[in-house]
Order: sequence, then C-alpha cells, then structure tokens
Amino acid sequence: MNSSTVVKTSFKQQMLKAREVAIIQTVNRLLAEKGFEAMTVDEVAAQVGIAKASLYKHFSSKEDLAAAAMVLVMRRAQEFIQSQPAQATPLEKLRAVVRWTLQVKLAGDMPSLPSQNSTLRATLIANKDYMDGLMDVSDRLGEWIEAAQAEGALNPALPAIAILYTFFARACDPVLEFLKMGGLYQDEQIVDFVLSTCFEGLNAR
Amino acid sequence: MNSSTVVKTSFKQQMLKAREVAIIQTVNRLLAEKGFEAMTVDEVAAQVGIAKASLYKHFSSKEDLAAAAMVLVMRRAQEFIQSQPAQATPLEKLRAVVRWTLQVKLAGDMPSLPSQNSTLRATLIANKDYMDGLMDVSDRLGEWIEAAQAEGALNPALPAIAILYTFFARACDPVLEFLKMGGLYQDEQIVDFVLSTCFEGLNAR
DNA sequence: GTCTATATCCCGATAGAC
DNA sequence: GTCTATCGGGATATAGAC
Repeated sequence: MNSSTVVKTSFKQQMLKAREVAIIQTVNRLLAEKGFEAMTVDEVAAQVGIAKASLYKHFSSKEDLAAAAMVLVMRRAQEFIQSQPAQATPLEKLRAVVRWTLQVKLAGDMPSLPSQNSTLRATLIANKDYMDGLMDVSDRLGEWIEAAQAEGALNPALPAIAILYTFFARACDPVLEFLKMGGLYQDEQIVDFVLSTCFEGLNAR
Repeated sequence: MNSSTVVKTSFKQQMLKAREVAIIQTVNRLLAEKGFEAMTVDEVAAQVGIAKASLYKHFSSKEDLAAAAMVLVMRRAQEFIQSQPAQATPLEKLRAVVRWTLQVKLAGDMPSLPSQNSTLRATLIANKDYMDGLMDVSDRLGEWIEAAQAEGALNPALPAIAILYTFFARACDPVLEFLKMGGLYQDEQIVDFVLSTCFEGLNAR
C-alpha cells in the first residue's frame, strides 16, 4: 500500500465520518422537535439530502439512529460536567449543569425520549456507550448532591436519588417551551425562571 | 309514542351511555400508560370488549377518542378545584390541587399528551368543552396564584404564568414514575417529595 | 349498533442496478 | 455506498351483512 492509497482512504473515511456527523445532528434536532415516534426515517434522509437506503448503510435501524444521537448528547453532558472548576462548590456545579441542560433544551438540541416503554428503551439499555455515559453522569452528580446536602446547601430531607431525577427531568421540562411560545420573555429569562423554581421553589423566601 | 317505548328508548340510551363511559375510561388508562401515538384503536376495542368498527359508531376518529378522555379529566380537575373550602388560603388550595394532580398521575389515570404538535393538538384546540375547561382551570388557579403572591406566600419575582405552567407540568412529571420504578418509597412519600421540590425547592431552608 | 372482512395508507427496511 | 423501486407489516378507517 503506497502513501497515495493511504491518503485517499483516509480522505474517504473523513467524508464518511462527516456525513455520519451530519446525520446525527439532523436526528438530534428532529428528536428534540417531535420525539422518536413522530420522527420518520424518510424525513431524516430528506433533511440530510441522501436516499433512505443510504442511511441504512450507516445505521442498521431507526433505533440505532436515535441511540447515536443520545450517545452524543450524553458525551456532551459528561464533558460539561468534567469541565466544572474544582474550586466551585457542589451547589454551584449542580446549578451550572442544570442551567446547561435548560439552555440545550431551549435551543432545540435536547433529544426527547419516548414517554414510556418503547423499542428505543431496549436499544438504549443494550448500548454500552450510552449506559456508561449515563452511569458516569449519575455518579458524578450523585457525589455533588450528597456533598451539597452534607454541607447544608441542598435539602437533606430529600433522598439524593429524588434530587438526581429532578435534575434529569429538567431535560424534558415543558415549561420552557410553554414560556417560549408565549413570546413574553427572552431565553435567558426563561432559563432563570425555571432554574429558580427548581432550586428555590415556588414559595416566597 | 307510548310509555313502554319511552322506557325502552331510555334504557337503550343508558346502555349506550354506559358503554361510552367504559370506552373513555379504557382510553384514559391507555393514554396514561403509553401515550397517544403508541395507543392503538385495536387495543382500545379489545380491552373494552367490542369490535373496532363499533368504536367508530361512538367516536369518529382516534383523536376524538382521546379528546373525550381529556375532556373528562379536565372536568374532574374543575370539580376538584371548585370543591376547595373557601376558608383555606390560596397557597393551601394550590398545594391541594397539585397534590391531587400528582396522585392521579401516580395512580395511572392522568392521560399524557403527545410531546409536541400532533394531529391531537388541533383536535383539542377545536374542542369547545376542552378549551372551556382549560380556560376555567387557568383562570381559577391564576387568581389563587396572584393572591398568594400578593400576601407573600408565593415568590412575587416569578411571573404568575410561569408558576401556572409549573403546576401544569406536574401532570407529566417523569420523576413520579422514576421513583415508583425504583420501588424504594410508598406512593404517599413520592407525592410528598415532588410536592416539596415543587414548592420548597431543592435548596435547604 | 354490532360484527367480520377489507380497503387504504404510511412507514421501516431491503433488493438490486450502478 | 448511493440510488430507485419495492416489499411487508401494521395502523386507521370503512363496507356491508345481520
């Protein structure tokens, strides 16, 4: 194999990789916009600009397609979590992560899972990359939650798992889109409102 | 028309009405369990115990079927709201309504709408009974919210509409099913946790 | 009004030429 | 690997007998 062949192959692979990235981005946006069930493979192919059959050369099923998008978003969450400054308090880090989640959702880049048991669930649970990411995120947030509770920053009367789930639920909070549809508030205001209701609650202080 | 005919007709109508109630209850449960898209008309017919074609004599489409269930749940919400004692404070009434919502959802009787713009949305918006109920619920809760803010019970820095949406969102809060799946807590505890995070927030006080 | 049987359509997935 | 054309399954909705 000469050098020319190597370069050619690498270039080809780069093109393929770029196309896959484009596919995943499209899937990500469509998942965020209409959910897994309502998204059609024809739609994905049309928006990417390739034939449907070509999609199936990259991903073997609609579930795999969605799983790839979920893996990407999970990896992004991991990266954001790891980028938190060490000197920040656990509560500050948790607030930053929730804020990031709300911003991604409001920007239309947070894929939404099917409400309940669907074929996608099984695919995701069987996906090592996704599950590893989910475990890692849960572990890191779980540590911060317990630390924040120990130092009296988060309510110690709540189980840590309930707090963790409450954070996860912000990734599919319909309040964001409701407020955005109303058109009365800027995105940053909306994020601040939801962040406030999440941590400070609705009661006056 | 003699009296016998009248009785017979009335009885027939009662039977039909009873069957429609059975249909709506089945639809309600299925909507809560798997959502509008995943629910099939064949499934509804099978669980009610009649042929699919018979369903279409009562309701002209799958959307109408779901809308009937939504109208019923909205009317139940109206009734619960109206049953609140006059001497209770606005905050107490709001807490009671949110608690009721969480309990209905946890019991598997809260139909869940499609995440976003679907054919069901248009049907619901065109449905006078549903929209009237929604407006009435919004108006009554809105008054209580503003009263609670005025007397310093709810955070006055939040727009009343954001608080209202936050209440509505509890009807599809995934935290409830997450915690229920874990099996560690009783239903009443789960409701208390979510109620606490909703009003008191996650921060320590 | 209720049934069985069927029309019609949509969507995920594949065949096969290039 | 990409395309056009198509299969096969499943879902909504309807026809027509009783």
